[in-house]
Amino acid sequence: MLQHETHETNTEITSFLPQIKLFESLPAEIIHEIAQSAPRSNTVRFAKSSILQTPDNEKNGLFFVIAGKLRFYKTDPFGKQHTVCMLIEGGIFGEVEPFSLGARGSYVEALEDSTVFWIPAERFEPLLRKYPELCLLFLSEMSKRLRDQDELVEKLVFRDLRGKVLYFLNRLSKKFGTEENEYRKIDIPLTHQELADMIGATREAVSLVLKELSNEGILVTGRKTIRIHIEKMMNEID
Amino acid sequence: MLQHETHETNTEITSFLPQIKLFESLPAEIIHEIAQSAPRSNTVRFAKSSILQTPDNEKNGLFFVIAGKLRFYKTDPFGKQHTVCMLIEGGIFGEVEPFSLGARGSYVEALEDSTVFWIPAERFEPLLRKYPELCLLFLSEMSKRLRDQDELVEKLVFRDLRGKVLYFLNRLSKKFGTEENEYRKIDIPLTHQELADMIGATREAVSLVLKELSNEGILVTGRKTIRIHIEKMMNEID
DNA sequence: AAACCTTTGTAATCTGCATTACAGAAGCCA
DNA sequence: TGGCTTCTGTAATGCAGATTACAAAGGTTT
Repeated sequence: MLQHETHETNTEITSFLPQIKLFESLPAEIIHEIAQSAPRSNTVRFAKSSILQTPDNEKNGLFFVIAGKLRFYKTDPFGKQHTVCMLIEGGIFGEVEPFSLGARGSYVEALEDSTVFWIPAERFEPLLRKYPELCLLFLSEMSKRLRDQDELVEKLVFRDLRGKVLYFLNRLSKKFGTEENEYRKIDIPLTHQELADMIGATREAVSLVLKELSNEGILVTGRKTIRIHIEKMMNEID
Repeated sequence: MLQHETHETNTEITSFLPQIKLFESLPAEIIHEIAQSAPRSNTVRFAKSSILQTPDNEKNGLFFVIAGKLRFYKTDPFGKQHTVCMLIEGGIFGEVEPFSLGARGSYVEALEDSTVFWIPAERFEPLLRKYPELCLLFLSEMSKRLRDQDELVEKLVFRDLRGKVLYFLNRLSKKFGTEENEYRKIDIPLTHQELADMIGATREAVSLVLKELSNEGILVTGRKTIRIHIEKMMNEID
């Protein structure tokens, strides 16, 4: 549960930032300036299972996931969890005044040992004003996320449990999947409970659906792992 | 079902744009330039019950609701409707390449005679690059919508039908409500079916919940209208 | 005013998923 | 190696909300 502040040089950061998907197309000049805008000691390590953030302990700033896997979740009045999203290396989250990239009001947990780099909001905001490209970049990112959420809402409203499970597995496999022959493996330790917490269902019901789907050859399930038959999944979705 | 293209002068538009909530804080100079960027004949009227847009007939551009009420909805493979959102005067929707303000992939229906003004995407995009303020404005708007959707997802996942109805009524009353004594009236013709289509439930089940809530004095229901007891609603929400 | 349509009320039946309750399997720690 | 914990499988029971089916009330049209 420990967290260490490490004092790395910002040149390391400069070499890392281009790996952030969102920044791929950004000129080196701007990336450099972003790296400079952070204090030196803003690379933080979190041990597996530690909590990076709680709803009433949020820093304003932009967070870059350098390594590891993070899970964002909320709880209802009686402690039931809802997993909102997950991020791996290259992901971004946080709050910078004009906008908010998810995270707001949720717990953030490290699913494995993780490293996060962050820039305080006050330092980042001026850059947004200075570089319109940066602003447009975030605009398109927000837009993508909004569309994702819209789609999610639609599925939650229309689909039965089987449909929701299929939708989530497909979504996860796109974000975190690696191909293996005709299968696509989800590269996140995914328990049935975990899946249920995303969907808003019970573990038992999800287990049942998973068994049904694997009987049909759409999935191959193992302890904490799910492999999706690409072909067959295609026929099930939409 | 008719729609008329009317040739109004753009000076009218200039006087209207400041009424768009999002543009309140925008300097007159920029507003003027936005108005100029539209062709003259881009004010369009739609009769009640007409369809402005379908999923496979979408114009790229920014749309301003000058008058009337619009409903956005999607359909599932078997025609069941899901009302995604509603807009009244002062609202914005549309697609401009770096970003998308909702609407994508849905039908848009005029709930009453409505007037819409629009700017083609190609004309608007340059303005985004020219004025960073404009860009930041949309960034914050997107952010607000994203937060809204996040909250919606949470309610859809956690709450039972009663909870969802309460959440939607409260939400609607905030957006479209006017106060009357200790009540707040929802200024949209809202049938039980309409509500059910937003929530993803059946009309019958929603009717039942509404009756229950009005027995408890939380609501006063009438044909197509709902009044919310402000005090009592507060105790029910969160 | 008659005929029609839209909205609402209500009730019986059915069903998908929650709830509850264990047991076995796999990984982890002493 | 044995005991603990986490993950998965399965089955009985209960219930919220879907489905189906009418009827009545209010609006609209002719």
